[in-house]
Amino acid sequence: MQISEVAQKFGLTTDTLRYYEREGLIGPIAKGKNGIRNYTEDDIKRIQFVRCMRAAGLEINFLKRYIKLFDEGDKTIKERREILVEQRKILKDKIDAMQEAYDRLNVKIDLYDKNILDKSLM
Amino acid sequence: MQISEVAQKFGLTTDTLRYYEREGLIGPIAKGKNGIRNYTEDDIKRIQFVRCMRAAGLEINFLKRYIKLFDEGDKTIKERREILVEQRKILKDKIDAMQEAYDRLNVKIDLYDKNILDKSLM
DNA sequence: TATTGACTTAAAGTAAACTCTAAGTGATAT
DNA sequence: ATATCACTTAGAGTTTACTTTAAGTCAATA
Repeated sequence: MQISEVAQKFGLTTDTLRYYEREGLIGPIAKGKNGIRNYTEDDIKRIQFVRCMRAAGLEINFLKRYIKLFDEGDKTIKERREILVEQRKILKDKIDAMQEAYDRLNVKIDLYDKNILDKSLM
Repeated sequence: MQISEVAQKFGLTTDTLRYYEREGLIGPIAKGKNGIRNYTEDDIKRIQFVRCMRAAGLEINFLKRYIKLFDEGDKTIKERREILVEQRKILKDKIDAMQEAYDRLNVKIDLYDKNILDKSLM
């Protein structure tokens, strides 16, 4: 699969895909003799994982660290589990904060709908 | 209330509070004759609102726009409602993406706990 | 053959949201 | 009185995650 197809598939730009590769989040992607990247099914799976985590706001640096540990093999299993748990906590807290704001927006929109706005911003 | 107390109360720095004020998200905060800011209860409420929205990832620019419309009075009610609905949608999509990543992390951590990791990253 | 389009690289540029620096004022504690 | 501390300003610097630019290669089509 060529870079533009992959980009389209995930709603990324080709620039972003090359950037992820430069940063070591994916690949290195094998290239044909013309120097053009050819993405394998495994590459695609990796991108999907990275996309899911990035869409959730996990940092590039975390992903780099995790992937590096992964490549170091079984001796890093314990550490990998720990950083996953740490990220899960961060994610949970963010979801909670967003849920709170979401609820608050709902209440506010409701006030707009019922024409019972007060003078305060919120 | 002085700036450092307010900063402490919300877990912000004084720089951030002054930055928010510069950007028009809060205040202008009244100052004593020594030039020092004195935050009122209304100021605090506004900061709480901004904090909640920022913690959820809503952009400074959106908040600026909303607050500007608010200050323009009743004639902007319709537009204000619209942008709230728009932000609620954005927030909902983000929560969903984060929930997906959260679930995925849970599954992965479970595999680590059960010692049934495979070779794939995820 | 010429141009079009997709690809390549390294490196500079951008946007958002702070964060820090430098230089200064004024009240209070030693 | 002198030092310390909290505050003030304008403006420069930082971080993260891309995004754009410049310069070029290669294959296919008009």
